[in-house]
Amino acid sequence: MPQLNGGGGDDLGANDEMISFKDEGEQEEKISENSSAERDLADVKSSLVNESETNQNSSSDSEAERRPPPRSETFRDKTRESLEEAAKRQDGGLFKSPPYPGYPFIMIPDLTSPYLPNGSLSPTARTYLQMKWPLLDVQPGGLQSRQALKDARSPSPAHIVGPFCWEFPGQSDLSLHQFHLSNKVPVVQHPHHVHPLTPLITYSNEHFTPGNPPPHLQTDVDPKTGIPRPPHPPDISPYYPLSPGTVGQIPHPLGWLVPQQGQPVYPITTGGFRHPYPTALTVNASMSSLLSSRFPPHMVPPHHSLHTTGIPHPAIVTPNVKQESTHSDISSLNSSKQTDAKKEEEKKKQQVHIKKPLNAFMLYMKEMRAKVVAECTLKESAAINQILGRRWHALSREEQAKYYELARKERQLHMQLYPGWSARDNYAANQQGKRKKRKREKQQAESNDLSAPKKCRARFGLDQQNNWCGPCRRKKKCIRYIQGEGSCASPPSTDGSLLDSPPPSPSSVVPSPSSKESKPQTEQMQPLSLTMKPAHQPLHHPHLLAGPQPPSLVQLENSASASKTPGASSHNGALEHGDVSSSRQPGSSVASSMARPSASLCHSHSLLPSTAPQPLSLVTKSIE
DNA sequence: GCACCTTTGAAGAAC
DNA sequence: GTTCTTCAAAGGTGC
Repeated sequence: MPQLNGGGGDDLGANDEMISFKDEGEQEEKISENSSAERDLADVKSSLVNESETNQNSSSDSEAERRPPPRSETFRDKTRESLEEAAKRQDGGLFKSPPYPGYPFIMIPDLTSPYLPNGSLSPTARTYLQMKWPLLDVQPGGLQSRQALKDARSPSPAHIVGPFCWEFPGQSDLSLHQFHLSNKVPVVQHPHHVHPLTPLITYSNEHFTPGNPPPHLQTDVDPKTGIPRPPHPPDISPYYPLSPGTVGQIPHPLGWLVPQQGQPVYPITTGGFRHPYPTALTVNASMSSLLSSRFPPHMVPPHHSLHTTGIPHPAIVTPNVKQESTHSDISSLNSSKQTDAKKEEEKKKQQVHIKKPLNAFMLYMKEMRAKVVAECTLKESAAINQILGRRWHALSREEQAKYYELARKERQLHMQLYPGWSARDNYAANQQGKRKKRKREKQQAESNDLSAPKKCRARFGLDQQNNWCGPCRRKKKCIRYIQGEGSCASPPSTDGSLLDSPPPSPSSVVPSPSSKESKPQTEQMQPLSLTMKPAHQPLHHPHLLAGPQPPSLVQLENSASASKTPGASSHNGALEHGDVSSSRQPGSSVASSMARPSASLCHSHSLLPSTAPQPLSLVTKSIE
């Protein structure tokens, strides 16, 4: 169970990321060469997360006073520069860097997106605009900040129904804009009203004066809704910039204001808000009843803990249960109908589905999908995701750190919004369905069918040792199998060297006996097809070794079309500037490999963002 | 209409 | 403690 204030315990993103990067070594030699760089990368990235965690913890209200200072200044300084650079890069130097490195922004939903009543949802509805939190720049822990927090938390009836104001740095006038949520859930948010996580935010007296909204606040009011809305900053990345310094302390709950496409918007539960910010909570009886009607009892927090923002959260997917009771009342004369209605209501209540918070990559995908779609004219998500996966690995540390930070905040906020929620809930919910069962059954079936030829030697034979995994090829035998660990997980590397690095993810690890063989089996076979097919292809293509080449639409589309064929998913690693690095690419692009000797993603490793893109060659003759 | 594909990461379950 | 599985988004595809 994640801990919100785990004292830096939230290294969630860091560890995984370290693994991911660590495993991207293309070969042992390269791993060795880049080991220092990778370690540095891993350290830095880990430190990014840790630092943000530290900052976030240290800034959380009264705990900030009790907590010891951040672990290490050097630790903090380590990432400060890079983050500041990233921030400057993102905001174009529009904002001054606060004393603490950090992006003076928080993320807000893209209000131009059409969450507003007169708009239609955008494909990237859950996007964010850069905003400068109006209460930035007060020195954390200082008297000023504490006072500001105190002020912010003090209930102010005059503001309770007021608009939410913020600033959009992407605009030339840096206008503050009111924001009002009007979609289904009444939003009660006033400028001073502290968000549950607002105490984690540093303040800026420079940009925000309580009670004195800027004169331009009222500009750009939606004529239909009367809701002031900001012009859309066209060049702003919908998410950023954010830094561990600020981001680590600023949740982006407002990102959930924008409903997902096709997803209903629901009020939030607020159990997580009850303790630290009691005064920020305003009891809304109707909302409470709504929550009670829509959420399982354990999801509905005590009445006193309702979050006044009423921020809908797209993570909640639930049918409209509220009106069911009305129908059941109407049909109360008929006992059978009543029971049916009750059953139906209960059934729907059981269907309440609070989705998992998005991880860093998901956030990245959400942001970048549209771009990729536009650039590549692709629509198929599978192909797009492959591209995004490679781009994700191609991201710099700073860029990835931002997403990790976002993801961390996402998890934190999710945790606060739904303190009783657990990923297990979704497991259980879906176990009632058939999807995962089928998938599992399918995998098990595959494992059963292919259980015998798990040894590389048995699978490929001695005459195709180039298709053996690295360790087996080196030892001329399936050493891992002999060790009783199942089949080999490492695909052959590019130049014959061995990819013996630890698997980056559980899905690519050496499977253990029993049912767990199923998934590795499926994911092993596919990469193997990568290695096999190119074996009949020219193994070294100049253009593959010539460094990055911008992907052409044709190529990308080829990859997309290839991915449509089962077992021939696109791996246009060479297209993505050679930044193919996913070591868990399960699919192979036979078609694309034929038409365009694409690099095998299974062989992509050690492609640090800083390194020159190295398109991965397929199994080469040099092995033999 | 539903499951699948495809990606990475997080979290829980299962050893 | 390690490994494996599931789910999160997305939209086309196939059954």
